[in-house]
Amino acid sequence: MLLECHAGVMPPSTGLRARMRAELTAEIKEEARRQVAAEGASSLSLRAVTRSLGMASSAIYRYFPSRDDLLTALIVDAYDAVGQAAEEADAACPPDDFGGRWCAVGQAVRSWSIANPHEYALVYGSPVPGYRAPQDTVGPASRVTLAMARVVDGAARDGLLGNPSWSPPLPPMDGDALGAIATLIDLAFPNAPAEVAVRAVAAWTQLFGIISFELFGHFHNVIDEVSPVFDRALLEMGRLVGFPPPLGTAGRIADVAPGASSEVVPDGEDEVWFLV
Amino acid sequence: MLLECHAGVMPPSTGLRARMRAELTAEIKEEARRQVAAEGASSLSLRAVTRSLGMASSAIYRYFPSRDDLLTALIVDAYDAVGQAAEEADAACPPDDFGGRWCAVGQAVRSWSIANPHEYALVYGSPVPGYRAPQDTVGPASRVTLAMARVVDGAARDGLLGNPSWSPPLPPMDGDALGAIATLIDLAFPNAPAEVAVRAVAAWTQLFGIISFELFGHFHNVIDEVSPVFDRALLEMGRLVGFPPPLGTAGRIADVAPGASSEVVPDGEDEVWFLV
DNA sequence: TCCTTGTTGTGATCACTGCTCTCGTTGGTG
DNA sequence: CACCAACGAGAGCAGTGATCACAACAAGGA
Repeated sequence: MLLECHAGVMPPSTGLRARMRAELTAEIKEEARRQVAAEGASSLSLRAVTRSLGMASSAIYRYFPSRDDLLTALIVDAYDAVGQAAEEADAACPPDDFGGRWCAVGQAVRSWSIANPHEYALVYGSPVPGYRAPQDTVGPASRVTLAMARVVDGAARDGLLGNPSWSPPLPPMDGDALGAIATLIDLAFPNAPAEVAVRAVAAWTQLFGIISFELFGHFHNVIDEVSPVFDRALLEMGRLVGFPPPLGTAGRIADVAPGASSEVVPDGEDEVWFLV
Repeated sequence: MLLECHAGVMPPSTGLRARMRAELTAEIKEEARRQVAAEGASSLSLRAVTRSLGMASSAIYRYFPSRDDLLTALIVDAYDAVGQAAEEADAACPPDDFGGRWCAVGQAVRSWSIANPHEYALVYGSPVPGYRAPQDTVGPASRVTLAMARVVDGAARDGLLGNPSWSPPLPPMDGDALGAIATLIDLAFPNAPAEVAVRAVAAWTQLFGIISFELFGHFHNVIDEVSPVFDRALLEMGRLVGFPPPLGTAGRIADVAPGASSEVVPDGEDEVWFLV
């Protein structure tokens, strides 16, 4: 199988040939990424890549056995990039500021997506290669999800989550629902109750839903500046999951003037949420 | 501009030729839709369409001046289909059961999406034709959004919404945020306060976020049965928007057993939410 | 050192695509 | 009837992904 050539079963020796191969593979991916960033995945052309690198059009098949394999490599890199952005944003927060970590991860994902819209579309838009994600994408794909899950599960482990006391009751989940998310809880939320895991999934998919709407033009001529809407949605969803309010950079008490707002004055709740 | 040919500037007479033209246009779209449903939009081939219809490959350009125009026509049809599904589900509910209407619309959208995954991807995945949606798609695209907005705005008009009394305070939205959604409120939520409009956007994008994750394989090997998760997320988001609980088909009182659940027992709230 | 082996780059080639052009044919209209 | 615009068919162009045989060459063992 030719795929093994670039998938790790390389000759163990670090000879001249192996180094040249690694270098050219990187150059091909770099040029392909440039084309995807410029024109989108659907107009990525292997021949154009080889032209830019000054090689014969058939030579590229020594490195990537098909166009889909090259795209898969780009997908893996994109997953890794967004995962790294999320992890770094998380690591920059105080570990016990779970609300702040949630917002930081969400905003890091959105920032990366806006900076790399075509790579976002490659990964979270319609799957371009034959509808079936290769196995080697699941690891990098899990990275960003696990970054979020660590925040939720950490808060749950510390007893800061659970059903928010202000929330009216939903019925307990039945057996079907519990079974449906059993492996999810096993993999990502071992310390969280099932209801929290479902809210986390809702919040997480909400994040990608609003980013997709923004990047794919569904807000065109309707919401011109998405940032404040996104920030507030991120806070609302974090609150739904049950996070304590984020500390914020300055830790300032919110300048809430309930009378001037259209919000209903809360009944005897002293916990105050405010924008970061 | 050739686009006028199929865009309405047809000879006013309803002669034999015009009827043939309309018939063939419909046949082309039907065959193209069949191909998209089978293989996805990226592998839609004009020549394959013409082959299936037994015509010369060049003849199709008399009806659609380019591949993108054919795809745009399919996009318009898909928008109309999902919009119609949402409207019909809404119309089947009692007009004052806003919680039930919200859930019905959401489930209708998901059902249509699962039944037509490639058409969903065509519309809500990465935009395939050159990143810029033609103007004639915005009308059909608004249809499903307005169906949802009517539910939210109707509930707000009847005074059933607003900030839920159980919700801890978020600060009022500042000028930037209010300006960002001014046109949105104008177009879709004239009777709703800004905070409700933002929650509606969050809930709406959450719906498409979870559907996209399901259809595009991001739940693969993590959540095998999405239905119960989706149903519960729909309820949670409807509650976040502020809808009263859905009446349900039987109107039965929920068989809630708080002790057996991992939910925290609510403090003195008598309103009960339950699954439809 | 030589010789075998496996990897690499090249050009030709195939099947296919979107799209354009020309050239007869035909339906609708004056 | 005569004219014209719309139509269908076919050839052709430029471009694509992919395969093949062939030549050049590095790597490693005898």
